[in-house]
Amino acid sequence: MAGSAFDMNRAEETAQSPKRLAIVDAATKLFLSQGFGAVSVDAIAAKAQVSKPTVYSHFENKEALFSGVMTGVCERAGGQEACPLANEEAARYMPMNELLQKTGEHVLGVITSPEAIEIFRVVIGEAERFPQLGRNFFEFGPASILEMIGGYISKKSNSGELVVDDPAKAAHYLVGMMVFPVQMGLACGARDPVSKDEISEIVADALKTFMKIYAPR
Amino acid sequence: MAGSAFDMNRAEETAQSPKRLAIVDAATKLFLSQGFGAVSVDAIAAKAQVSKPTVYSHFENKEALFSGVMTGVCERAGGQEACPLANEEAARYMPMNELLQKTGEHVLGVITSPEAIEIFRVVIGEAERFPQLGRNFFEFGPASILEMIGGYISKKSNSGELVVDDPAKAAHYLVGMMVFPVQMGLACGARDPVSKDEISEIVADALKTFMKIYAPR
DNA sequence: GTCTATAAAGGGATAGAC
DNA sequence: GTCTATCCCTTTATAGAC
Repeated sequence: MAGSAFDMNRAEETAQSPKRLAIVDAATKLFLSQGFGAVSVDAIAAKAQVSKPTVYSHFENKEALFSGVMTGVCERAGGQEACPLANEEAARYMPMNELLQKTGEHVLGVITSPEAIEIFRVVIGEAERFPQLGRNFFEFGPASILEMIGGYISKKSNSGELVVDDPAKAAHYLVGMMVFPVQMGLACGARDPVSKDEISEIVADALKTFMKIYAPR
Repeated sequence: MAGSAFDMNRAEETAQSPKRLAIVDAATKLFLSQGFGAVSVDAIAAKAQVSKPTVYSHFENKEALFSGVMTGVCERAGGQEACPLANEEAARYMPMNELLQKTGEHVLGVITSPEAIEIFRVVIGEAERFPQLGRNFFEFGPASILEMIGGYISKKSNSGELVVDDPAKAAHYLVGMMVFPVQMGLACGARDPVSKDEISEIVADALKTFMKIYAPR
């Protein structure tokens, strides 16, 4: 019908070709769950309900498809918008301890989510073959988190609420205390997923320790 | 010659078949540098200067070869014997700060070595397909390190040199401060290798912070 | 145990019709 | 852009001689 063709054109305008989206979607799920080598282009085409040449009409080869998919995934995975620290009003008026607690819970929640662990595994596992992907992940992930928290710590040091001579290092200590060894255990499949309650407890403990180091006395 | 046949028999007795060793050696290097999927049995046979059926006469299939190789690598990689804390005399008589510094330098040196990063990448990348490998790595790696340091901290808490209510947590804070984000940066290929001097500095800083938290006042 | 040779399957990628 | 059909190569794994 003419109607459906019209809809298709609309879809292409707003969100590119629907088949391309189906390919990207299928490739994302397969690559994240099995890595680069274990996934065939046949499998991607089948899952996207598309033929193999259609895949190759949108992406030059398997590597390009993988790179494209994973780059997008890394950039979206941070969830920076939802982080309490990203809200300027909150960052100014919420009590420091509460804001750091909420930020820690957000960060740890993102990092320990099953999706993030899948991304972590694939990126680390393929960092040799796709060096740019590893660097990209590091920038959008850990580096970005550290920068955000370091900036806040720096402000609080200037205002006298904390006594810190190296805000970047303080941020890395705080994050290090929170994520180690939980992230490692998850990535190794050596522990069960982390519950909300456990996350709150981990963050509260780390924060208490953090304050022992940096609170003015 | 009869002599060489005799040597071969000797070698088999002391260290199994030399061809098997060549296979394991070649497979180790290839798997660690390229992961499971990117390495073919042909490549392993060629590097070991052996024919493919010889590989299959020693290992049931590629998975078994990979598992065997990686398990051995993980168990040997800890280098527990060389750790200052493993020396009971040193652990008793060396001053605490010096011993923790040396232990930290050893641990961080092992963890950030190119070989360890290779192992880390491969294990994490294949943890989905080889779950036992991931758990094995975690036990022989991070868990073992934490246990060792936690035990020492516990002793020093009993003797009054430290004030610690949860030695395991204190150990994980200390190690977390040391390894994050260095290990992550290396695994992502987002930073250069760590020099001896830098390791000493990282450990010294973390230790200073650790003492701020746990030293008796 | 070790080789040469080969089977059997699956992989990435493309030609050509529509 | 999309499909059917296919090419060609590599891969894992084995048969059979020595």
